[in-house]
Amino acid sequence: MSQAAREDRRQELVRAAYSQIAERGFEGLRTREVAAGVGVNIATLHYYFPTKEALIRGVVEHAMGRFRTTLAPHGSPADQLRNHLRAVRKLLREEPGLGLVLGELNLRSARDPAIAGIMRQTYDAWHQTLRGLLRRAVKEGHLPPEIDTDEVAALVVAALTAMTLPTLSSSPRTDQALRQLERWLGVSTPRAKKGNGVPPASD
Amino acid sequence: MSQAAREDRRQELVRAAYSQIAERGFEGLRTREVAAGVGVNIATLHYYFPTKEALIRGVVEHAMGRFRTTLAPHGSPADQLRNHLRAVRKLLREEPGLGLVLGELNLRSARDPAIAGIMRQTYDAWHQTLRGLLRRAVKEGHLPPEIDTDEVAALVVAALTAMTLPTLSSSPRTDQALRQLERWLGVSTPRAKKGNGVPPASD
DNA sequence: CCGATTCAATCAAGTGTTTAATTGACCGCT
DNA sequence: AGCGGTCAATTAAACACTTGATTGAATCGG
Repeated sequence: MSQAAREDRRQELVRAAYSQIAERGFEGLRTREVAAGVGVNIATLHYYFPTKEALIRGVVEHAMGRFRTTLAPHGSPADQLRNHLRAVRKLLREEPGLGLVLGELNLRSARDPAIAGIMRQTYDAWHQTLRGLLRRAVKEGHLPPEIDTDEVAALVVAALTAMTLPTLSSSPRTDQALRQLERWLGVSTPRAKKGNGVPPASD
Repeated sequence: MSQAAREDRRQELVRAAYSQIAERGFEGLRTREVAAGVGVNIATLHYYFPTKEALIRGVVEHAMGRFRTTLAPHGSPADQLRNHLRAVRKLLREEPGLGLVLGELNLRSARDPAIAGIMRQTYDAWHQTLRGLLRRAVKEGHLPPEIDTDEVAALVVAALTAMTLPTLSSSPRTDQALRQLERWLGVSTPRAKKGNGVPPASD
């Protein structure tokens, strides 16, 4: 049990640090506050995480893990695409702190190779999963074979990532952007459909 | 001259602070370093900017001003759209620090109403300019009339904003995403064209 | 000489991290 | 059962250093 209890406490500390970052940003992350949030002494925190950096690495993994549920392998590729878009949107709306933490991590990755590695890895996996879905959608005839699945996947990742930024996520515009994306991908719910995109070769 | 010299010095300090944020983030912005970067004493900085916050506000305006050149009112709406997409991309590639600073400001806006106001205002103006361009493109028959210009504008803003994040901007994927956007908008350079997107009403 | 600028020195309030000590459960030994 | 010993877990107290901000004297152009 000591092993499990140890892991529990680590989780407690990580979650407290996560909340701190969501509330006050990296700028405002104080080890003392994290310890106080769990109700332990500051030295206890350093007993589990030798440095502040180690604690942050714990937060990175925790935050990334929150996205594991957004890709459910049910239904057709088109269904999976639509469900993924909506699951991410829902997750970010229900847990606004997640977007903030992700944004902070994203920025820090410019200066911290360790975090950059984790982020890069996560984004790569995401991109490839999307590309796989798109390819299968093409194979099933749901998307025209001329599209570059790599580029479309990149656009989807970019649009969803932009949702994590506070200025955009708090505005109804993000929903609009994703709705438009659904239309161009041909996965929007029929009754909500309005225009389907650009006709091929208009000039 | 005293008036102009005074403004010069303020600019020097703001630019130094801007560089600091780009290099070390908000987290690592130190007034001493800013002063040292210009070669003046810390008290001199406080003479021009009473508080650190005042200095940051200066940085916000400076950063936002960098985007004023990306919307040139020449050519057809389609030309302007294409040129805008490419100008933003070019600006962010040539000046990587700008993306970082923008990202930092974006995050800070979640906690700082003053910055949030400026950002919101800037994004709104941007969105509306894009929507205007799209509407004129529709009027000229370059885009089909069924598209929701508001939603497309939102998607463009989201995609370009995502470019400011380090993890994405450093990857060739961002270029891919924007290329795909150009195709769907029907403004991509002909010889670079590959697939044009989703045919209308594929089901 | 005078007001605008600049500076060295200093301050109070934190900052992450470490140290030395305490607690209590668990162990083999008598 | 009683006893010392070990060990993980926790703590109060400080350490060494940094931070934004202030001050009073010095400097310089007009």
